[in-house]
Amino acid sequence: MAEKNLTLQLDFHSGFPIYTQIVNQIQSQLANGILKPGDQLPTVRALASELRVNFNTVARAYRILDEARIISTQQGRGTYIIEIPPPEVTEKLRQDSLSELTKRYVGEAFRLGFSEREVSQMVKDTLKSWKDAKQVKDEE
Amino acid sequence: MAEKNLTLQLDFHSGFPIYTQIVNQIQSQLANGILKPGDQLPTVRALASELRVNFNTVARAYRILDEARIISTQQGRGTYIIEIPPPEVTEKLRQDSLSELTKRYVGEAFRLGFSEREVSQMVKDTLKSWKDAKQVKDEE
DNA sequence: CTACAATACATACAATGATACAATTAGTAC
DNA sequence: GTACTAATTGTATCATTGTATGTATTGTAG
Repeated sequence: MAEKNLTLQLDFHSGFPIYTQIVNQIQSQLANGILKPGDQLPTVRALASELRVNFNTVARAYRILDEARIISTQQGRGTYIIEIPPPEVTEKLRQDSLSELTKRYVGEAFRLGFSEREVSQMVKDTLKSWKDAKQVKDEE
Repeated sequence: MAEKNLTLQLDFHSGFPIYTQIVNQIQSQLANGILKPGDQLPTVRALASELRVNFNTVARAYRILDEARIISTQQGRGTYIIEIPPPEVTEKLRQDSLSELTKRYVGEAFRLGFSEREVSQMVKDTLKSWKDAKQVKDEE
């Protein structure tokens, strides 16, 4: 499961952007079981070389897939199909997962000796600064 | 003497560099007494093996901590928590560690698609129920 | 034609990994 | 104890991988 050859077929005259074609075909191959969770995708440069396009174009496709939680790109390491492909989770499962995540966080914070007040305040501050940071670079 | 197992939790798709996560978590554990002055940290290779990362990544984290006068790295000997931690930075370390922990939590929650409101509410609820319920479970 | 947006590319950068090296320690033979 | 060798530890350097930012090209509306 080292390296998938990822035979993609690009059509340069179809009118569809290359990065879109890459995105769609990877999604398709995942849906059809050609790609499986945990599989490592070619590096942006390797795939770009094979497809005869600029590696930034591949990187753009990977970035879209990453934001869609389909793959996980890790600088300096590589790109992988995400382990737990996000299925259609129900709202209950959604809440449960947040609850679990929060319990782990609060438990860890208390284990480290922080007070309820400290935790509460830090969450508030972090949420605020996170939102501020997002507003700067978000344009969607 | 004191050989710490150093249970660190890395998140490879959090967006935060691995070496930064290592730095922050060691700071955190020192600030909260899990690590103590004089303690020997795992070798760069041992910790790297446990975390499934390259040992240079651990070395980079150690180097940063060394430059911050938090640990002492000695070629051929090992790395140790510095004997006399500057007291004026203790509280800062504590705050930094909570900040880092919180950032990881919030980042993960957002990555899973939860809103600021949901996160805020869940933290509030979790803190409340935590206080209400006596912890029956022992320390882990 | 001009203006604008989208796309693809070029370049510099940051994070991680691989490899060879230097310093120290621990044995081991004498 | 000394001298030698091997193992262990951190260090230095470069390669590999993805990221960030700017630029050129293309298509299209006005």
